[in-house]
Amino acid sequence: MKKEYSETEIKIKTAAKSLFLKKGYSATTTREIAKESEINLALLNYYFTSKWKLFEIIMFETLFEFLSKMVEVYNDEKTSLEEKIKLTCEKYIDMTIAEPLLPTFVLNELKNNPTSFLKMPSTKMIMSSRLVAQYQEGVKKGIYTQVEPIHFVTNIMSLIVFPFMCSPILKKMEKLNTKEFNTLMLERKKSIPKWIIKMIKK
Amino acid sequence: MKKEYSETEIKIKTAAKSLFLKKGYSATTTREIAKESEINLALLNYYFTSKWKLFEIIMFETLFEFLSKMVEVYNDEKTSLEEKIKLTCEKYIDMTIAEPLLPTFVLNELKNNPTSFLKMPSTKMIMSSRLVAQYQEGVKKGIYTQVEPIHFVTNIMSLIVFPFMCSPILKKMEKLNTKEFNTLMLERKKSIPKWIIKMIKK
DNA sequence: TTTTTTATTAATCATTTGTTTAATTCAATT
DNA sequence: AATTGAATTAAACAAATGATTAATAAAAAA
Repeated sequence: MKKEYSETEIKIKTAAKSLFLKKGYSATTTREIAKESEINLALLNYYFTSKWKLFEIIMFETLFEFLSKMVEVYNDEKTSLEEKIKLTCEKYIDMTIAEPLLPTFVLNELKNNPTSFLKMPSTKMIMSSRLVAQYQEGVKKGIYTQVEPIHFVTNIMSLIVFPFMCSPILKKMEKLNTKEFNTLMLERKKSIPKWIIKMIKK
Repeated sequence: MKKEYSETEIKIKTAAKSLFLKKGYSATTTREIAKESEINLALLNYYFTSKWKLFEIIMFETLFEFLSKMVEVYNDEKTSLEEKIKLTCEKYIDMTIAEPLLPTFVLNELKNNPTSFLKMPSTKMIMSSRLVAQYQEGVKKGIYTQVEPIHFVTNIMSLIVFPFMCSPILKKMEKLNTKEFNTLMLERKKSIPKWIIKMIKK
């Protein structure tokens, strides 16, 4: 039972999300949000009560959308482990190229406010996913080396996400513009699955 | 020619760094810094002109200190590539356990202000380091697979740093307290070098 | 000691910020 | 057409914030 948002509410949410991603919660003012979404300042509180409430809604929806997409791949019944890894890379690299500010934003706000997001859409779904089960099957069969599943999952995400978070540094180091940087990231769609397989294979 | 700081200046800088790391630049107020460092509010501007100038000094010193330590390992003449990887993991994991908020803080502020840190202590030193040269030698000899050095360097840092940035998520997923989380990270001191070697070996 | 410079303080200023208000416009219902 | 309720607006409020001032205390130089 998703809430239906009016046109105005959507305008506010869209502008707010864009600004929060770019500047973070604290550096974003309600007046900026009002200006960007072309609504009157008072409407923000009229519809969302407070800046913080608005932020919570946006954060929750963003995390939920992301986790849903991820778990979808992780739990696919038809695909093998190696296919899942490949699909994860492809999907998530595309997603991050489309919204490159999101990972740093999320992890930073989560750091600033670790408790307030305990209501976060269940993260347990990852460790109990088919991806993890398939990895553990492989370990039993002696195909893969024995490593804690949490490391396995973390490694995949690390190799995918972290380079995006370092984009200001990487761009400077290699004198890349955004397009060139994205090309570099797209290369990793093919490389990361190979690396991961090599890491876990005996 | 490092600037000599008075006792008061050090008190201000220490408190400011701690608060900036915890809450970020925007969410930290000058009054908080004054209170935490037990100095009068006006002294902040007396010694550092403005909040932003103080921030820039702290940011520069922090980055410089970190990069120096890293390049030190990267350029060691005595060690082999595999030893360098091992030492990097050990050193950097210890450093991050000691100051776990730093990576997210740095990358987030860098995102918010990518241009202002172009004066950043030369990042080129990494790509021209002995570590990278040794990797490329290995590629020529046919020991390692041919991958762009930038990917090689990025992968090492990704596997080391990203898990720390995800600590709020990992802690929740596995129901870990800080001590247990750190144990998990310490495990990676031994694992990551193995994984990296597997990744690059033919 | 006297003078001068430096360090520290409390008080204040001018903006900015999140939020609220009361009035007005707009749309739907009777 | 009249009435009711929701949507929108301009104006204002109270608190917070970065910065400055002018006065005082402490330290250094004369």
